[in-house]
Amino acid sequence: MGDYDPEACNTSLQLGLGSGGYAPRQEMRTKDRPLVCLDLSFALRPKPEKIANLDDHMANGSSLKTNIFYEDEEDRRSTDHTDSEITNSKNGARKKLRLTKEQSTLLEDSFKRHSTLNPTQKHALAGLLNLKPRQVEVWFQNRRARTKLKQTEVDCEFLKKWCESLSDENRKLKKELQELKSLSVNGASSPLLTHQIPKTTMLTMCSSCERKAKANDQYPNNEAAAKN
DNA sequence: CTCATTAACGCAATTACTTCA
DNA sequence: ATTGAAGTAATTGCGTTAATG
Repeated sequence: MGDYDPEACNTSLQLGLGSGGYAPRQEMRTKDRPLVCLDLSFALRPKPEKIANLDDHMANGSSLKTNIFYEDEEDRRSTDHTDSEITNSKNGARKKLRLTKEQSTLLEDSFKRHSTLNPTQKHALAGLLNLKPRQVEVWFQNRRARTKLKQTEVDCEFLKKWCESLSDENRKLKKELQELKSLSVNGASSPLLTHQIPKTTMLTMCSSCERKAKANDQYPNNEAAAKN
């Protein structure tokens, strides 16, 4: 911290042409990997029509690389803010960046297409937004967490309703059972019995079970043998 | 081949800052 | 002007995976 960070002052998005396809993660570890670089300077606050093409560029990740070929733990853990941050640092208190509407929109747009970023996409997006790659990474992490939380809430609501309907069904079935029991006590041969049993409580069987049941009706003594 | 080490990453939990009612 | 709640950027710690020696 406190050291000069060239990335923090980076005002252009530099795209490099690397050999071979994109290999996530592991390729980034080869810190001294030589790559042919092609610098493409973007405006700090690109106009929307330029932003719209970001994904086309990022989609071609196979031949597209930023000029930052590695991202070590120091880069990941530190947050040297760019000019987009609030600069009211007092006694080392943590500062909190507020993303502009444009930044948020682009991040959201990118998230809709892919909820995780490969390093190429991350750096490209960071360059475009004038943010640090780490900040983009953090944003995506938090965004995934928010999505997950929302989904959990939706799932929870669904399960709640399901549970309620099952409880309701269970209550009905218990009530029916109670009625059937009371009827059988009063005389099982009562015609009411068959009439009062709702269709839903009638047993339905698959064809194989039905055959077995019929066989048992015909040859009750075979039941034990059938089990073996 | 196996093992230890390392780097990079994702996630959960948490902190801390900002905004707004 | 103050305050508490909500939203969210940032941090921390841990687990996983793959490369490397």
